[in-house]
Amino acid sequence: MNIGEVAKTAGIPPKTIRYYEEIGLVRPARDTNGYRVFRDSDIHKLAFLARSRSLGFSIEDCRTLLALYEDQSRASADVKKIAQQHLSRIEGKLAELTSMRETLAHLVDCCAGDGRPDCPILSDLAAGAKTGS
Amino acid sequence: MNIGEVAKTAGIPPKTIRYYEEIGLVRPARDTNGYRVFRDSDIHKLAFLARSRSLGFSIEDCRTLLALYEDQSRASADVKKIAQQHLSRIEGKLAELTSMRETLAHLVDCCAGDGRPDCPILSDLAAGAKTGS
DNA sequence: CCTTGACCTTCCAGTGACTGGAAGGACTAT
DNA sequence: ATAGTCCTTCCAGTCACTGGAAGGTCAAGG
Repeated sequence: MNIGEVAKTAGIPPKTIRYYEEIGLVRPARDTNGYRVFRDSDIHKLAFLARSRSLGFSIEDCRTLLALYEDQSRASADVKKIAQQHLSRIEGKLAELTSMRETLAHLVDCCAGDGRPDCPILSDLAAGAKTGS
Repeated sequence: MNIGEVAKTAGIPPKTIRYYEEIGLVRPARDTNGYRVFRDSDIHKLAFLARSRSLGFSIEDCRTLLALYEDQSRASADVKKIAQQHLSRIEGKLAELTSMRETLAHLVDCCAGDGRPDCPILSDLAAGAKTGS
């Protein structure tokens, strides 16, 4: 399979696939004309990467997960640890974003949004985090 | 005030303050020795930026908000619009992260996390998004 | 007066994970 | 032969910093 078809199959843009090759996540063979040739195992890897990335794992996490996936003598504890750490990061981000949303929703709610210059949003930004929630 | 003291006051690293100057967010004066000299208005601006950034506004949003803040004839509607758009982006991210968390929490829960190689997390990543929630 | 150390300056490079575009070769269909 | 689509490589840009090198400045102590 050529890169274009793989891109459609795996749901990853050709550019991204080339980038994954550049950083050593996949190693497709080459045809005599220089075109990349993707075998089933490559396509499988790319699907694995697509799914991992969609769950928010970093590229380095993906690299490790892929290595564990291919290591028949892995310990599931190693996989679980990575997933748990990632889950913690996500929960941290969620907490941060939730706090932002609360503050912003409150501010947006308080703002008349008309032609007058008075604006509680700007007042908050200028005053600091006094009326946070 | 020199940059170091300003950094402590505004809670922004000196490097970041220099970067803000480079992209035109602040324009501190200069002493004869070449050192930046920050006046109250500069420090006020930096505090405004720190607060805006902490609410997740992009630098370009911050630039616009700062301009509105300094424009006495602004319409609060313009400010509100930016805040609302930002709120929408945050809600989008929250939805995405919440979905990731659900999937990951489920997978982590299903994984024994012991010395055996069998791992539902890897199975999910390899199989695609079948057992999402 | 000299040194030490903390501060300041500029400039360059790297981060993460792509993404866009240019320049040029290869393949397919007409 | 030609048009159009695919492929290749390489370089640059994104966002908001952050780290580090090389060197100037300042205040305190000997």
